[in-house]
Amino acid sequence: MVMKSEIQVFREYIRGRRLRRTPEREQILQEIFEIHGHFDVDELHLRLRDKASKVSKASIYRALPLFIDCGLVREVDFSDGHWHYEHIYGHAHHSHLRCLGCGEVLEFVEPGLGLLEVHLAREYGYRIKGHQLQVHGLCATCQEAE
Amino acid sequence: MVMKSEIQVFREYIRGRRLRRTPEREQILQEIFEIHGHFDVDELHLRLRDKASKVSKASIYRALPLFIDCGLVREVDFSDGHWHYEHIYGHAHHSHLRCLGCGEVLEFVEPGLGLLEVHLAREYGYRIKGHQLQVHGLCATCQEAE
DNA sequence: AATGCAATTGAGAATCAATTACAATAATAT
DNA sequence: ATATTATTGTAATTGATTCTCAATTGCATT
Repeated sequence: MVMKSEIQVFREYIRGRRLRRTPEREQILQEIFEIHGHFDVDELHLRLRDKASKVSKASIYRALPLFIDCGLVREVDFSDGHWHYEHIYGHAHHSHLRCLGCGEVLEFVEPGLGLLEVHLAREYGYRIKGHQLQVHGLCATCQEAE
Repeated sequence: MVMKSEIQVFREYIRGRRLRRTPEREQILQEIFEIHGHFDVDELHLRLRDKASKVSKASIYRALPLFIDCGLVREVDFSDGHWHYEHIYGHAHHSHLRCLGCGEVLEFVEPGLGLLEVHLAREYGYRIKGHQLQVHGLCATCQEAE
């Protein structure tokens, strides 16, 4: 079975909620899925600018919660004062290892967390929606530079 | 062997860096250790107000990085637009399970993460400083209310 | 105890990401 | 086609955090 494209997922979401399909939203979504890795609003806005798209930042801010709500995008916390995002559709859920010195971000998969979610659900009666794990430290280079 | 009090830890930190011991910083620190659970800057400021302390928000913002730096306090991310904190001295490192509906926050300990840190250090050559794990979902009550 | 230096403070201004009001536009249903 | 109403861009606003600056104060040294 072939996976639905992210645009398809989004259109179904839109239709199911009496929202409207607009070129702006689809441009934003498409751009997000062309970005390899993480991004923030500014970056995304600039990339769209470069492609002659006139989408405003406000529209980006307004579209992101929709993408998040339909499971295409995820907020990522790098503890640097503003939000970062990444597309997650079709990706294994992963965590981030970030260097406090240079800001490098590595991704890794920790399979044990799925089981943890099951345990938590059982123990506390929660319906788990997801999790975020960030590990931070110093990369080899930044250790030397100390 | 008796554990040093948080004030002692802080004083040593201060002395070691040629910083100054001030009543404001110690009031803030004391208040933080009287708070059971998480807090944000506003809350902390109000609590100090109530005790006739005139510490300003600016000083709180300036003191928090010091407490974090000497391992007494930790930032907690609830993804709600501003920072939360908690004191951690003498506490087992724990993670948070947060209800997206009512905001309830439960704490739990996941021992597997210590091992994970060791693996990451070995695999990527990082010196790990710490991690943050948040799990989110709906508590039993909020599931019904849906 | 008095002095000098530099760290620290409070108040308010500045910054910056994110949200919102508003008038114009455009997507869907009829 | 038309009416309805969601969505847009612009600019103003909000709210958390940081910064500036003059006044204060901790601490080392007389």
